[in-house]
Amino acid sequence: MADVARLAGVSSQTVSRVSNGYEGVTEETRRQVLAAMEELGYRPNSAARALKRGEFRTIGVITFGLATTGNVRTLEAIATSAAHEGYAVTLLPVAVPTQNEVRGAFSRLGELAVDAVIVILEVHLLDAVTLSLPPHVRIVVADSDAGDRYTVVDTDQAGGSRTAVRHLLDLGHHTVWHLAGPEESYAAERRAQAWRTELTEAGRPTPPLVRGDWSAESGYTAGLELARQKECTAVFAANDQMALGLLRALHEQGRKVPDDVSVIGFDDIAEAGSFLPPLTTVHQDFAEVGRLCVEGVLRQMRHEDTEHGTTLVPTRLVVRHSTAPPPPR
Amino acid sequence: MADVARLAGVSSQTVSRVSNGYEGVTEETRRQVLAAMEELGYRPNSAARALKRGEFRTIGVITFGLATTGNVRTLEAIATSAAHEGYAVTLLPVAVPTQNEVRGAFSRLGELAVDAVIVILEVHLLDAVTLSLPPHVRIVVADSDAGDRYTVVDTDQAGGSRTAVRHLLDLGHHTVWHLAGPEESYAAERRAQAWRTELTEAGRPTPPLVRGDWSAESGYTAGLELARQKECTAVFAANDQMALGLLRALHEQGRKVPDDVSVIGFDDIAEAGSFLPPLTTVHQDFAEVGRLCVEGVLRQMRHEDTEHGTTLVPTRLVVRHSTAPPPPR
DNA sequence: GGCTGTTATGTTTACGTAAACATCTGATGG
DNA sequence: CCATCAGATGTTTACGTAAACATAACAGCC
Repeated sequence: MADVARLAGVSSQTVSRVSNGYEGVTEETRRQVLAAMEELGYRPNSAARALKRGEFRTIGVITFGLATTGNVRTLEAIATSAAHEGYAVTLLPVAVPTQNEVRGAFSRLGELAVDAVIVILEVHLLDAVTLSLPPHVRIVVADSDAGDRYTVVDTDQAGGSRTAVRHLLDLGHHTVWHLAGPEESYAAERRAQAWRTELTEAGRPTPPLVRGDWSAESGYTAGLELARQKECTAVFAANDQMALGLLRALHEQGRKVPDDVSVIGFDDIAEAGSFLPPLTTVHQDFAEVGRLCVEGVLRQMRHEDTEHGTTLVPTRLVVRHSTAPPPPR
Repeated sequence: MADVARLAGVSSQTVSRVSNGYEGVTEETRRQVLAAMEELGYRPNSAARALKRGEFRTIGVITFGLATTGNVRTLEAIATSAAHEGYAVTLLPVAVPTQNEVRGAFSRLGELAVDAVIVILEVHLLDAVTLSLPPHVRIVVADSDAGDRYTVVDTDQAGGSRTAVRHLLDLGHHTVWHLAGPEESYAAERRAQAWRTELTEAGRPTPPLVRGDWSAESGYTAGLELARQKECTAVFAANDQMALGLLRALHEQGRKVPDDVSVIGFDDIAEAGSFLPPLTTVHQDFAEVGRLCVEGVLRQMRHEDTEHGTTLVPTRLVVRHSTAPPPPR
């Protein structure tokens, strides 16, 4: 900066002013400074800036792996929104989703060049961790509950699930089976609970719940079991990957979709329209979730809003060809 | 830091020594300092550290979206490897893959708190951009060519493709059709070229090339066309998503896989084993690519190696149930 | 016992920037 | 024609850390 100042024949403070787009600089001076910057290839040093300003203009994202579509899509939206606001995004992968690992990530966080954190993680993992957080770091949690302790942004899991179940009931199915995600997952639990509620309110029996682990493979295993239940004509899978495995199992067992069994998924991943048959599913607006997460941390950083609470992003039913009325009995 | 020093009754320099695990500190003193840190909730300020040390311990990753499995898996591996080496990863998403956008990302890079950059991007987008790079920033390019200008880590596209084609020829198919990725993609071009080479070397005719854009939807469209070619008994799709669309199109047109037509993919995404039928495909070791990228930038930063060059990560053929001998004529 | 060398700790300084304050220039108005 | 003021620019300083250098304490040796 001093070199630039010397070359432009001004003080370093003026260089700083130009570099930050400050107003009180003559057009003439500005031009000279910019020319000097160009000639010397000057780049502001972000470490010094961060030190001086007390902020890094960076948001950290803590997440357990990038294996699930939802996390990735949300992350992508966060990165885009953050870039739009002039913030960078730093990734903090947690290898194994245990409390210890999460605690580790959080304590590293203290030393990390980050102004705020977005956590895409089941919140029960956060329970014992909060205390070790540096107090100035703002947090928004995606995909979780605990709106009382944190600012939470989430897809409307319940609404989406109930829409899915209602869609199948409206087609004439007597009841709907559920292929749930893993117990540890809050999203999975919410979807299962909403499925149960919707059936109960409609006065329908609740079949035993079948569990998977989000993977297509687990959907296949569960599907082999479901195919044996002859009275099962409709299945609500808690995500599209498991629905894919389910479709394969049903096909192998000679149960036609949607003629014999209707299948509905959740997420609306890019490939869902290319399944055999194209999958009816609940569309999640991950981009909106990501955007709201960024908005949330920024608002907290500007102290506009210190109140916690949960924001729900609505879902949308996408009807393709994997659902149909039940076969005549 | 001064507060900690005061409380522990030492100088701030000693606090710094403890904080950095320096050796020449009495066990007694160290304990006191650690206790003081704990009591005051001291966290080292990473901006000041970066300013002093002249490095950020952060690697930037420039990528065009997180839509493709390959990018995501590579990114994940990069993040994990980097964390393992004590480095953080900052994401620099490029919204639209034009040279201007990429140039923008690179110039922002100069101001970004980043010691090195890994570019997961078609390199032809980099052509006009290099000059604007701050000279001290180290670069590794994944998924590209240009080993002469950069250090490149890539999957062995050619080897994988030739294995795929040979597998189909070995099964007895007279020739193999190719469903290619978009022209702009270097990986797509390499795969197409290897397909052509392998056929030529085997003395087989080269059917016209069919193009998609990596998406399942484009695979479906292309599949409808391929289904019309009655002499087509084997297709090598340049990625698994397109293979998925292709499977759907063939199914809809009454062409059985693998009895009438064999299909092979590329990538081995997690869901490939759950397609109908389970997809034979070329497995890419994204984790290894990510690891080598990190290793590459770190080596450059330690000045152990200033030479450019390309490292190829081998692939592996995963045979499932979408390939079989051709039907009797 | 004084000299040398080693180890533990303290003091000074600089990293690059921008806020706060100081100064200078020229214009306006009485 | 000078006082006043606004706008442009310069000077000083501090952000938190760690390298470089300085000092103190103490052991070993002739």
